[in-house]
Amino acid sequence: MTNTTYHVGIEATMAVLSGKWKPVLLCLIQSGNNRNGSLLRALPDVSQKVLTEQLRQLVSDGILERIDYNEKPARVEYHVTEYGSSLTKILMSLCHWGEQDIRRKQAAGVSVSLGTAL
Amino acid sequence: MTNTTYHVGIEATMAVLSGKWKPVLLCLIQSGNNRNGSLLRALPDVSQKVLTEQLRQLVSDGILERIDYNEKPARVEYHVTEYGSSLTKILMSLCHWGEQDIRRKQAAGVSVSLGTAL
DNA sequence: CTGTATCCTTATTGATACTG
DNA sequence: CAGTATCAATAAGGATACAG
Repeated sequence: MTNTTYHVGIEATMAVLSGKWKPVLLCLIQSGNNRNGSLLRALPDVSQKVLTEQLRQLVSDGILERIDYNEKPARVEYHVTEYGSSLTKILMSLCHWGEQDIRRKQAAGVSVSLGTAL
Repeated sequence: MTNTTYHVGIEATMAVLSGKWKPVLLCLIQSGNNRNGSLLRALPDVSQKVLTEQLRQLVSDGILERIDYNEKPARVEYHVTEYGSSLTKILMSLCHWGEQDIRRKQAAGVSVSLGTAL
């Protein structure tokens, strides 16, 4: 019953992306890194708890789908849904912008760098 | 000296956009709502403190410029810089995506709506 | 009008241990 | 391997009062 009213459309988008790791997760999953363990290894600073939480929220928002192969040992994969890809396409632009911004800041003497997790 | 290392470009972007109100602020300012008071009125839930903080961070990241007309009573305007517009262009896509997502959720029975602050 | 300065509350995230 | 549960830490934001 708690009606959420936004002022501008982007608030709804940011609600879906809210969470420290969601944008990165989407980029990684989009490029084929789609399992719990390998995501944990790619992002050493995310905790198991938060990883699960944010993946589940993306699933419940229709951006990701969770595929459980019912194997032993457990095997689960996350994939971007067709609907989700309408969002991840834009995220790729943001990714590119970020890369340029890093270069810009480096040129300005700021100490930032970009490792390769992709 | 604290070197920041990102894994994926989008982390740098999200660092620039981090803060509950920054994306909305950019949309509003882009469309001509560029003063402290009118932004406060358009977003009744942002506090003066946070508004100032986030505007200043956007200025220091080169996305906005702050123009002080040195009048009395004080008059200050915020404008998107040319560099910033490379980012706000993408934000407009996110804005549009959010509008569609709201409709999608409404169709699914979720109680969300979009007021008009623009 | 446009902000600063404090203090306080809430939201998010992290660490760790344990289960199917 | 994938995930849950619990507790502790931190970050982020809000309320209020005051200043140029």
